[in-house]
Amino acid sequence: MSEISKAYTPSEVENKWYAKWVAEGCFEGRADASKEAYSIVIPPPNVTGVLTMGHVLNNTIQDILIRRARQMGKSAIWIPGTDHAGVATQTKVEKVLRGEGTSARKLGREKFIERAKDWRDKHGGIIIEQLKKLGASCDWSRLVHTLDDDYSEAVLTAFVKLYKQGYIYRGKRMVNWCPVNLTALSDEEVIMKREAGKFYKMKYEIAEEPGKFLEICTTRPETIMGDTAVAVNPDDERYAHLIGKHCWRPFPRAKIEIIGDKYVDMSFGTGALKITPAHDPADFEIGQRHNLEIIDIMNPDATMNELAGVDFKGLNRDEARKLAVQKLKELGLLIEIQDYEHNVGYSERGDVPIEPRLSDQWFLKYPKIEEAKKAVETGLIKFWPKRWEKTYIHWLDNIRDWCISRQIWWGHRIPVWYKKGVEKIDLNNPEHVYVGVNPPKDAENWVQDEDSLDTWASSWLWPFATMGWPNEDAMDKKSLKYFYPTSDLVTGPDIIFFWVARMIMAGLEFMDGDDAQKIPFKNVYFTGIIRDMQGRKMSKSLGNSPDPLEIIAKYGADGLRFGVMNCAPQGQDILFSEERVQLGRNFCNKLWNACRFRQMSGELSDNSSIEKIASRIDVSKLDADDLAVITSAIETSKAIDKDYEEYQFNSITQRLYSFFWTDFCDWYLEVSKSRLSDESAKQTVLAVQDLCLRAFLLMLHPFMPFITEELWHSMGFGKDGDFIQNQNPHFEEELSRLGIKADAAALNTTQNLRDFVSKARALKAQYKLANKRDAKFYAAADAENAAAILQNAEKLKKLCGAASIEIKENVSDCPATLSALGTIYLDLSDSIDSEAEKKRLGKEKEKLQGLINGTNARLANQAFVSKAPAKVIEGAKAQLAQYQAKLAEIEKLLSNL
RNA sequence: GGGGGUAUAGCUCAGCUGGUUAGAGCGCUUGCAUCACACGCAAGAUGUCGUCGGUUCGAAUCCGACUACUCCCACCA
Repeated sequence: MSEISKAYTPSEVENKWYAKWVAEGCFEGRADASKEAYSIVIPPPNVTGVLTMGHVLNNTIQDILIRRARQMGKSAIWIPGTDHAGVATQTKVEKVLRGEGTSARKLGREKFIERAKDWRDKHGGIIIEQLKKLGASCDWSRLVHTLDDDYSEAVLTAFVKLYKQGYIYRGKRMVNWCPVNLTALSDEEVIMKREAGKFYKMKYEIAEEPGKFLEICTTRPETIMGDTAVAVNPDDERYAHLIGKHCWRPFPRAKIEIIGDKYVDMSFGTGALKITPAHDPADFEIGQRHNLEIIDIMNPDATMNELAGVDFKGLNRDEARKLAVQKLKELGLLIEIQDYEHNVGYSERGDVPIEPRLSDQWFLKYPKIEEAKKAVETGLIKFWPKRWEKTYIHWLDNIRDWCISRQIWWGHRIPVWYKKGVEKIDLNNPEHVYVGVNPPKDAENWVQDEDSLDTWASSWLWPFATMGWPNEDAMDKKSLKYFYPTSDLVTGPDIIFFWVARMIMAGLEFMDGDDAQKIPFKNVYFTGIIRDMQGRKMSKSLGNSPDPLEIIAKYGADGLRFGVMNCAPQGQDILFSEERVQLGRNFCNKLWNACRFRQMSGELSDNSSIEKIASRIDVSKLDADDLAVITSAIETSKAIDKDYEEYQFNSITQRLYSFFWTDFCDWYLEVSKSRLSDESAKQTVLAVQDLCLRAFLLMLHPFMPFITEELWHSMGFGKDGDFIQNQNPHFEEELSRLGIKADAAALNTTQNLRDFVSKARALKAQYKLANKRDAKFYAAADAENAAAILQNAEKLKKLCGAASIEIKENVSDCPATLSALGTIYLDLSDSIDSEAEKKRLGKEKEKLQGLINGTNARLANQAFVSKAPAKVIEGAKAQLAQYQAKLAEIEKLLSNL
C-alpha cells in the first residue's frame, strides 16, 4: 500500500494501469461455457481519423458496458477495428498526389493503391492509440480493418452470394453523382440542404403557332440544352390542345415535343415542365415513358460538354447558368426571376451539389427487409430510446435499391470479370461474365470491373465478419458461436440507415439458425450528438471541437468520461463544454482525498474481502450514522442496477456523485472525525469507511476505471495480480449474511441529525458567528428526540461548532430555530437583536401559515376526503399536525421576545 | 408535405408510473486557510415548470390545441 499524494495526478496512474491491463490480458475475451457471453463490436472509426468528442461519448458508453459485464462475471469481449473509409481516404491521398504534381490516373490503379496503403499505415491507427488513452478496454489482439485479407474475403463472399441469388445487378440508372469525387453515391450519402435559389420564368415559342409561347418555370436554366420535351398535364385545360405539337428549345435551337404526362402538377409554376431526361430523375422517368431522346450535356465533373453547344462547352454549372440566363434575356424569352428557397442535394464528402447522372452502376436489392422489420417490431432487437424504431421502420418501408459501386480505387474491387474481346457483354451469359471471390483461373483472358464497393457495403458485415465469417476455422478460433449475436451496439442515430439497419439485414441473410440467432445484436443504444454550448454541431471549420486528448492531458481520462456521462441523458443531444469535465476531475480529487483521509485516520488492516473488513466491526458499536451510510450505499447499488437495465447512464453518475459526495464525505466522514477519537468505536468506524469505499470503488469503476483501480490496490482491497474489473460490484447480500442490513430507521435518524446541524449552523451564520467553535446551544425536544440528541452529543457539538448542547425547555431571550429534532436556541452573551429576530421568525411564521392554510383547504375539500386514497389523507393530516406544532413553537418564540 | 425531439433557477440539465415545501452542477452572495480535499467547507439568494384549454379531489408530470427552437425523411420543376 502506497502513500497517497495530496492532489490526484491522473496521467501517471492512467498510463501505468493501462499498460498493466494490456500486459495481463485483461481485455481478452475468451469463450467460456461456464459463463454468460457478453460482446460488443465497436463502430469502426475511419482508420485515418482522429478522436472526436463523439467518439469519446460513444466509446465511453461501450467501455462502461463491457467493464460492468466483466464485473458481473460475464465473459466479455469488445472487438475493435477501423474501416478504410473509401471516398474520404481516396480524396486525401489524391490531394497528397496533387501536391507532388502527379495524380491517381497518372500512377495507375496498382501504384495508387500502394500509395494509399502507405499513407494509411503512416497516418492510420492514431485513433486506436487515442482510444487507449480514453481507457477503452477493447480486445486489441483482435483488431480488425475492413481491408484486411480475411475481412475482404467476407466482403467478396457476401457479394458473390447475393449476386448468385439475384440480389445484386448491374444497370444503367439515374444515380447521385458527386462531381468532385467523380463517383456515384447512395441516396443516404446525399445531404439535402435548404438553399436560397432563383425561380426562372421563361417562354418557349410554339412551333406550330408562331408568335405564341408556352411559359415554363425552372430552377436550373443551365440544363435547357438537354431538354428534349416540354410536359403538361393532359387534364390541364390551358394546355391540353398543345399536346403533340412542338415548341422551340432556344439553345441549341431545336424543335421539341409537347407531351402530356400526369406527373405534372397543374398548380405549380406555370403548369408546364421542361424535360431534361439526362439530368433530373423525374424527367428521366418521364422520358422513359415517352421514349424521349436523352442528351447528356455534362462531363463527369459537371462541366458542359460539346452537346451543350460551343458557347457552353467547358463552363461549370454556375457559369453555364449565368450564360443561359443571359441568352434567354437576349432572346427576349426571360419573363421574370423570383427568389426561391428550395432543397438541393449535396454530396456528403465533396460538399458540392450532387448531379443526377445516368450511368452504369451495381445495385443491391436489399435482402430480408420484412424480417428486419419484424426483428425490431417484435423486440428481438431493442432500440434505446425506443422512438428510433419509427425512423427505422419508415426507412425500411420506403427502401430503394442500394447503389453499391463507387468509381474509386480505394476499397474492395467488385469481384466481377468480363471476358476480353467480347464486343457486347451480355451480363447473363456466363461465357461473358465471371463472378467469384477469387479471380478466374485463366485471368489473362478476363478484365476485372473497375469499380469498388461502397464502404458501407463492407461494414454492414461487421458483427460477424470480425468473428471470422465466412471461414469455418476462423469462426471457431474467434468463437463466433459463443459471442454472436453481440449483446449491445452503441452508435449515433445518424447512421441508423447507413449501418444499423443494413447490419440487421446482413445478419439475417448470412447467419444461421432462427432469427434470434441471426440478428447481429440484441440492443442498440443510440447516443445523442455532442454539440457546443450554443447547440451547434462540432466541426473543424467552426473550431468548436475540443481535442479530447488535450482534455485528457488536462483533467484525466476518468474526469472526461465522468463529465461526459454526467451530461448525457438517454437519446438527448449533449451540449458540451470543458466545465463538464471539471466536475469529473473534481470528483476524482474528492475520491482521492477521501481515501487519503482514511489512510491518515488509522492503519489499513486486512481489507482483502468484505468478510475481513466486516470482522473488524463491533456490531454493538454501530450507530445510526454507520447504518445509514451503509443503507445509502445499498440503496445506491440497487438503484444503479435498474439504471443499467434501462441504459440510464447519467442517472448512475448522479446517484454515485450524490452518495459519495453528500452522504459519505459531507456527512459520514465528518461524523467519523469525532468518533475516531473514541478508541472503542474507532475500529468499527474505520471498517465502515472501508466497506463504503470498497463498495463505491466497485460501483464507480466502469465510469472511472483508472482511479478506481489505483485506489482499489492502494487501499488494500485488491491483491497483487488481480484487478477491480473482475470484482462483483454487489455487496449487499454478503453484508446481509454477515449481519449488516439496510436500516430505514437509522437513515431517518441521520436525516434528523443532519437537519439539526444544518439549522444550528444557519443560526450561527445569522448572527455572524459561523466561525465560533464554542457556541452554546439549548434544545427543546420531546423525550425521543432529546435522547437522540444526547446520544449523538459529541458529533453534534463538533459539527455545530458548539461547546455545549443542553436540553432545556422554556428558553427565553435567545434566537431560535426549528429543526427535525426540536427547537434549537443559540445562547448569546450579547443581547439579541429582537427586531431582526422578529422579522426572521415572522417570515417563517408566514410560510407555515400558508402551508397550514393549503393543507386545511385540502382536508376541508369533501371531494379530496372522499376520493383520495386513505394513505394520502393520513399523510396530509400528519403533515398538518406537524405544521401546527411548529407554528405554535414559533408563536411561543415570538411572544418570548 | 410527413415524422421525431425540446421548452423547468442567470447557464446546462434531472425530475420515470400525477400526491408533503420542484432538485443537481456551474455561476452568484456571505463567511472560512478547521489537522482529507480551496479541484475544498459552511450558510444563502434566485423558478408565472413555453402559452391556452381539458381530465382529476389534486398536474411540471396525463390529454388536446397553439407558439418558439431543432433534427430526420420526402424528385414538385
